[in-house]
Amino acid sequence: MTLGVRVIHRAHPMNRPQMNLFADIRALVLTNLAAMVEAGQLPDGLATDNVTVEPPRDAAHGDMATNAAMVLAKPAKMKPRDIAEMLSTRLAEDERITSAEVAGPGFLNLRLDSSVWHGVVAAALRAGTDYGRSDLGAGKKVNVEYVSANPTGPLHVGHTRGAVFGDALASLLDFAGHDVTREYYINDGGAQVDVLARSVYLRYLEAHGQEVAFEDGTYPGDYLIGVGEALKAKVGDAFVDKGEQFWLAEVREFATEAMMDLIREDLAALGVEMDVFYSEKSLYGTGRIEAALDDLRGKGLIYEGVLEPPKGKKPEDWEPREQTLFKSTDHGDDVDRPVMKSDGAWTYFAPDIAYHYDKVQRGFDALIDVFGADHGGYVKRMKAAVSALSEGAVPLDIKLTQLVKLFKHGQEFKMSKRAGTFVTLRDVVDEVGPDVTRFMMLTRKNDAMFDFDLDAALEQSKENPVFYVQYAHARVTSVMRKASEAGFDLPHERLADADLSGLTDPAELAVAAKIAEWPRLVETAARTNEPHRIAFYLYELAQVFHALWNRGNDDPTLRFLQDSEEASMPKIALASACAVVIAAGLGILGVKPAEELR
RNA sequence: GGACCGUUAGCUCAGCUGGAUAGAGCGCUGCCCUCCGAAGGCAGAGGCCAGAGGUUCGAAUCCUCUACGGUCCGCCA
Repeated sequence: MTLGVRVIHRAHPMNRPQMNLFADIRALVLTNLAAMVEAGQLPDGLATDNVTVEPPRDAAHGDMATNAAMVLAKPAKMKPRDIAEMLSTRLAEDERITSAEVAGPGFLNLRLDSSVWHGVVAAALRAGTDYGRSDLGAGKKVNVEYVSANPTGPLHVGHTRGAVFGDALASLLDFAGHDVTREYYINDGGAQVDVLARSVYLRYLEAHGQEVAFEDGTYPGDYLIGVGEALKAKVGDAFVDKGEQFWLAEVREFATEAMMDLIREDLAALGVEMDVFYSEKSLYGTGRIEAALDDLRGKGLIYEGVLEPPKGKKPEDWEPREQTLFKSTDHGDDVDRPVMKSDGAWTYFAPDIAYHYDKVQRGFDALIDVFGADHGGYVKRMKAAVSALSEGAVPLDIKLTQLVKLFKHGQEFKMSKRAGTFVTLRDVVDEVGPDVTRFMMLTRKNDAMFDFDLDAALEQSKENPVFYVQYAHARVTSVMRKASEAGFDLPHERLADADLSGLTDPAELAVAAKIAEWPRLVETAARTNEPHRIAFYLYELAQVFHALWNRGNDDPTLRFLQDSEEASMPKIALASACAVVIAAGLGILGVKPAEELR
């Protein structure tokens, strides 16, 4: 920003920036409740946490509704409608509120002066794509771990959903004021990377002209052919016909690196960028697993014991064995979990504990793990571990992403890891592009199964939510282009300061009201860790926008572009504010807003 | 045997952590372009929120049980 005297606009009193209208009105309600206590109309010491101010489901109920009277009735030992009446006369005195009616069991329905909506539009334009940013997470460091696929091959569709979900969640939390770290845990310490190494070794022999057979327990996928050749280029024939002890460690290293390069490329194709790649291997032989377990041991949570066999399962090869166990039942788990096998090696759970111990020690205030649904069985033990390690101070939320089924031409794409054929992230992105992939993946709750129809995702119609939202944005761009061609000069700053009193039609105010919901929606989405809410909101915003647009067909005064610059200004301000919110929302989802559609 | 997730219109899905007459898209019926992109919009029909109990002023939402579908259950990651 340049130095100098800034012109301070003496804004219209109603045009002051309102970053969250619902929060403002809720504050107003609380103030008046306090005044009622002061005046002896309400008893002192009532909890107001549950008082909400929200958009009513039915537009006929006004612009906002508060449940204050109903929430307070019981503790105040008063009738809800009596409280509502008193509150209503007070609220009606505020200049922003044109009416406050008691309705139903004790709701208070508020109607707002249209200048309030004008203020919302101005605020959105002033803040630009920062409109709706929240300080909800101010001062909170959050770690979001997602994807974390084994480095044994390219990412497949299931990973794609986790990648999109985790990435959008991270952006959402960032938008809500958190200090976010995006993290990927590389499972490079277990037996599966040995399998990878052996598989690459076979491809390596193949590159040397040998006939090889891929037995069970090896990865037969084509994607390792190049790695085998690369290995040959690097070491020549040094490993040919040698025992594992000569090559396993080196090939494992080489192959893991190659797979991580592959995965990083896959993520880049989707537009996902991690802050941290954390290696499981780095936990071994460095005392870090031991340190984490010592911490638990110090809390009396590690013991030697024998687990009961799981009931209902055939205990054919079950033998009672003494193992080192973590007393996870003390922290909400159903059974205690082994951290060391009977042969003295760590279970997979041990490095997981150490990894989360490390996250806790890095000072995060909250942890989020995004797992595939097939890892649902580990939720309780991981939560137990973090609870124990942090002594309950660091919450761990684990979001499971359900299965994705891909359809094309009405047929399901099947995947089979055994045969080495599976639908990869790359297949999907190549087919429909990263933007469509990302948006579509967020049109379902994370814990609901998702049938992804690739044909529908490319369709240019209302059926396709990506298109529908992009279309709204493109229409605004089109208006701006036309305005510019007409010689109008309407930058956001000018629009924000414009007299918006010309916006009076219900269709126009509906768009403004939707825009007013944005900051509130961001907060609920962030609080619940549910980025899909953003996608659904954008669809709704596009909906009211398209409705207004079409009203312009019948009623020329509702068109965005009017004859004069002055007359166009409030209309275009509204359209621009709408575009700003769409751009901000798409930004969170990692989707580029479209300037035009073809 | 147990744990976790799901079950809402004919189909695909939302439902803002307990609020009013439960919403959207597709499909179905009827309308709207001499007009900023109709790639859109408006209106209508369509529901025992899987079922049964419970909690309270109030339940699709919270608790218990049941049914169906999915994922998983010590020495595999």
